[in-house]
Amino acid sequence: MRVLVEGKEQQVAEGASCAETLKTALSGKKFKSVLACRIDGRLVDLSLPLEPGVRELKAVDADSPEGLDILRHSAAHLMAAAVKELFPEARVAIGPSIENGFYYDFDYIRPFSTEDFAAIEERMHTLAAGALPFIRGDFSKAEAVARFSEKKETYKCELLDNIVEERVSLYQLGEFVDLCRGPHVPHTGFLSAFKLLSVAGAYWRGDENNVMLSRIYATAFRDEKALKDYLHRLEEAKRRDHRRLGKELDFFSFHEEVAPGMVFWHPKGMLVRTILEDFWRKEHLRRGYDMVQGPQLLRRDLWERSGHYENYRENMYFTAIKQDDEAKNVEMHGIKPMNCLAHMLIYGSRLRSYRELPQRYFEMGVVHRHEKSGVLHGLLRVRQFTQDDAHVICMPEQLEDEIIGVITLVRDLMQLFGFSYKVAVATRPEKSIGSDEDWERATRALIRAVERAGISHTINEGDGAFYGPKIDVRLLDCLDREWQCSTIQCDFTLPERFDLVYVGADGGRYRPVMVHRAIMGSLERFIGVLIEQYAGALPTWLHPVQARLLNVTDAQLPFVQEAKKRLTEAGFRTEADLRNEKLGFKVREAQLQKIPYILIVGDKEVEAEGINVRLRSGENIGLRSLAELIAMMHADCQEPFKRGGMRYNFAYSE
RNA sequence: GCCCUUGUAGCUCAGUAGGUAGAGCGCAUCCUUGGUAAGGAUGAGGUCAGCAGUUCAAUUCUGCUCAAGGGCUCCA
Repeated sequence: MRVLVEGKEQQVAEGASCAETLKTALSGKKFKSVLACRIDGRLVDLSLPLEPGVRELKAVDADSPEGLDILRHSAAHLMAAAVKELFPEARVAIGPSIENGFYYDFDYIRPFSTEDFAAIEERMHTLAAGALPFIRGDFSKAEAVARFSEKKETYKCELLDNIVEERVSLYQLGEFVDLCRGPHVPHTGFLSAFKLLSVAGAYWRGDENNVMLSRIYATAFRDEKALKDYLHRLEEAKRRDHRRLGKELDFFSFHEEVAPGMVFWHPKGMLVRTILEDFWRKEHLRRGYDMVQGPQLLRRDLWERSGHYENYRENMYFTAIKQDDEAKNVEMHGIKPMNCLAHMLIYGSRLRSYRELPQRYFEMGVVHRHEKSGVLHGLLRVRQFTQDDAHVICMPEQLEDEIIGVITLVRDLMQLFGFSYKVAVATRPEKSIGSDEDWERATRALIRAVERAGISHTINEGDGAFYGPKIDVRLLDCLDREWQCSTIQCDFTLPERFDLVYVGADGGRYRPVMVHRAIMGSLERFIGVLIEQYAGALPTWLHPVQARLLNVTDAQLPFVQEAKKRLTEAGFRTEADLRNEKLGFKVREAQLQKIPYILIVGDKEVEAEGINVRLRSGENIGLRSLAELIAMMHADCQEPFKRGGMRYNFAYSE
């Protein structure tokens, strides 16, 4: 039969193995890195025969994403095989490949620890050196269940229960048999570069009501060099961890003993925050938002009315105030975990006309949520945070345009900072309220808005809130972990619960639609990701210290002080380092603080009435007059805003 | 909340097979006025996370508590 092998049509005998066919098509050297193949697009093992009717055969090598995936999945089997040899009592759960490696979950009398790693890795290397083949076998479900129950692999049996197909494939590696769709590398000789990384507890099937399994995280690459590069990248990522940089740059601290999960902002960090907030408030005014503010404490009955008391109580802080000497008359207030209720009340404070819609209320709202202790993480997950929160209350027919306005703002902000992010539209869940028409209109509005803004997105079917569909945007931190930032949620319940209305053109009363939205999400989290994004070297417009003047000797003191005055008057945040230290030392410190402009003044500069400019890249651009320097710094601040959408407002320039 | 790991000076970390501790950075004082990533000297700093137990003796061994880090679940 004729088969397209690696793009070339060839005569192939029926039943010939993929491996043999590819081997003749590719040079021996190239064939060595082939791990598996594709038959008509389907990923399969190399050992499989070519059945009649096959039209195309392609090699999958270790450099392709699928290849790496197969390599890691095979390594997961190898790890499980090694663990089963060392700890025969351990039962296996699941072991998939993940973004940068793989894991396998085990159930054992004790959890595994990093101290077990050396033994496991050694056994893995022994097995790998033996070039053990991965042997695929097809079985009926009943046969598979029988085999696994004989081995007391209850988790595998449970998995089989949930498989609808009648026939399943099992892979055998030495003594170890695993339920697996495959494909795998031909033998363990392909697996040489792997490393166990960490252990963690993980619930069976991710459900906290289930037993906790012991998960071993590991990674594998095609060769030692790629593995080393990856481990090196991990180290680099740790160097830009915002918690470390936050300390080094003196931006913030935490004092767990008095306020776990709450940020203490130091002067420099607070300055960054303030600049960001100033910029953001102005940007909102420019886009037709109105600023409002509600109280921090609201009486308990309000939270009961909104449903928060019932559904969100365990995450809320409460405060009690004695109204009289008898403690029986105690008034309870809830500290707000979100800002919407105040905004509802502001809208509802008087009757609104359709002419007033949409109303867009914006608030840098400080909220408190008692998150579980295990989830706190630097600035990225805290208990007190500031949302750049807004609620848009509009007529249903205005919804789409409003969403477009919001998603445009998201896009512009992401572009300003060059963030990588993921957008998902979440649709109606099974348990939900609101009419079909409402849901359809809102969901359509969300999807159309994302499309019109030219943002690629995924659809999360059934993942919306019970009160409406939403768009979620997730940012990636330096270790590629995802953090929710922007969220745009349509809400059909709150206008109902709070009986919000507007008077239409016909004099009748109508129910408006509400959109909750936060763009940065939480200022704390956003700044945390910003710090990692720039590895601390914030763009000049946002850096707390834009320029630092360094004198060479005391002789330049008056000149430096005059220059500092002029730069400050020009609107730049400027410091002078006049300490009795060597220039090299002062340059080093300024450099470590990632200060954009390091300005050096010695006798030569005083004489030339200029300043020697060093950039934080290390580049020394030579002598500049003050006027030239100021023009250069202005342009630098404007630069990121040229990408469009946002406008730079020159904080502190007046 | 659950699993693993960790907790020694302000920071980063050594160390003690059980006999109450050390380095570098930082800080203070003095010397040094030095041209682009660390000039020198001296000094101050510790209830070895907390509580209990074993012991003649615990920072070290055991147990518990608290906190942090990595995960799971949850979330902005």
